[in-house]
Amino acid sequence: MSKEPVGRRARYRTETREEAKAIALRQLAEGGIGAVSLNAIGKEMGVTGPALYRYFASRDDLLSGLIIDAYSDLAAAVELAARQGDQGSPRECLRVLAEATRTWALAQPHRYLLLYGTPVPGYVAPDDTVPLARRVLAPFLDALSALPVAGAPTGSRRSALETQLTTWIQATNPHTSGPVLRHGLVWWTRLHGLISLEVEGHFALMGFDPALLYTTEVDALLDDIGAVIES
Amino acid sequence: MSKEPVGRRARYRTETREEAKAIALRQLAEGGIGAVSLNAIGKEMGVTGPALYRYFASRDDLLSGLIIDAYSDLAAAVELAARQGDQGSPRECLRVLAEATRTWALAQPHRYLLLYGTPVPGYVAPDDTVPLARRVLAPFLDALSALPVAGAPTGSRRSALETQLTTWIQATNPHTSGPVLRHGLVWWTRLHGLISLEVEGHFALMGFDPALLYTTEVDALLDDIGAVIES
DNA sequence: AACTTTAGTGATATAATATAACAAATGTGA
DNA sequence: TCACATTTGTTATATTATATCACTAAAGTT
Repeated sequence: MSKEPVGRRARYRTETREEAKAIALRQLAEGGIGAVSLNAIGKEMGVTGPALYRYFASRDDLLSGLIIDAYSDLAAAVELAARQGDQGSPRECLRVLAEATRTWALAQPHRYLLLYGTPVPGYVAPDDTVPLARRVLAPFLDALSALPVAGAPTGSRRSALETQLTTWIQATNPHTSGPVLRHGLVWWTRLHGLISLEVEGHFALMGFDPALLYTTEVDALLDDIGAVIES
Repeated sequence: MSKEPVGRRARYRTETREEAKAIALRQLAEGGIGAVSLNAIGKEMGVTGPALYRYFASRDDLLSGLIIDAYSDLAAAVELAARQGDQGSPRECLRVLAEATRTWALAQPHRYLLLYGTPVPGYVAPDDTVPLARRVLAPFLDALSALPVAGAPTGSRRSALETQLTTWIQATNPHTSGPVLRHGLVWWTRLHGLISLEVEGHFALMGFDPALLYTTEVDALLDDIGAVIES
């Protein structure tokens, strides 16, 4: 049929890379990041351990692949939620975004922790992850932009922070305002606090429904925006 | 002098345990949790690796020791801050508590992550840690109890959550009210969200002062309490 | 002085990352 | 088709880790 721009060899190459990453993902889900082992992956693929070093420069390289995939996957999930939530009001959209984030994290806790948990010792994230991290946050910023949050910030600290954010964002993304970015930051940190503690099991044996705490905090976040408009 | 209730041997035993933990703590600070190695500790102590298995049943046992110590240390730091902040108003005390928590975490990031970060694969926390985790939160609950936050909760979700917390807390600590516990939870999750992201380096290259974001969020937390009183 | 407990050693099993040397399969040009 | 180069795999090896075991030496006890 059509002449393939990428040779068969290159395709096999990416295929085995994907297969290895899929197994690594299962190991991650079953035993945490420490259970991800090139040797074990090789054994499962019917191949010796060192053979995989043709496909991954090191174990960290493999982890980088997992991280990039997880970022892309989470970003896709959030973007999908944004498209679905766009039907309703911006506030409703934010609710949907927050829910989608928690749902994704609970469905695959280890992957969430791979992104936002304790960094792997000695591991340095490649530069590719920066735009991906931005992609996850972007739908939140878009929804916040659709709200009248830009008006008169209250509190000197709040405005000082927004000034810092404004001067920084102008270099990379001038179409995002400081106040919106500040709200995005707050959403990120609060949701992450809730999700990470839940995913790590710190809410276990505490006799309350984490989902209820989550939605209550989302309410509070939406209230915060409301308070700003009123002032 | 006085006959020692605990024999000299037992003292030596705890001493070497402490020495090993001290080295482990340094390894933790230098290279993260993966750098903590019984063999390396033994080498540094002038002893072979297996010798340390007389003092620690396993590597996880050593980590448990580190975790318990870290909890105690953090609890002590928070309690000290509470004693100092008790001079001022409860609101000022909460500010001091929040500041002390962040300061402690930034001074020893790896220890904070040891407590609240990604759980070590295969590691299960011993039961000793539950009361210690409570001890860290207790000063916050005390300061919140001194505020008039118990009055009429607004929002159905909020009150439903407080009902859950009330019925749960009555079994273990009946002198803490549901509303206070809810506020304590919120303080915990929000501060943890900020501290963990900062400690993990997610705020790097983002052109703002994390301390400013932190204090701004503390302001918001105090405002939340105010909003409840007004209603 | 005899006995028991404790603390250390070296040897060993197992498994991990990673490199190097070498062999085989695969694809490409003349 | 055949020679060559590339890619992919192997085995062997270095290094390091956790952990167990058998054995020895030391310290404390009766």
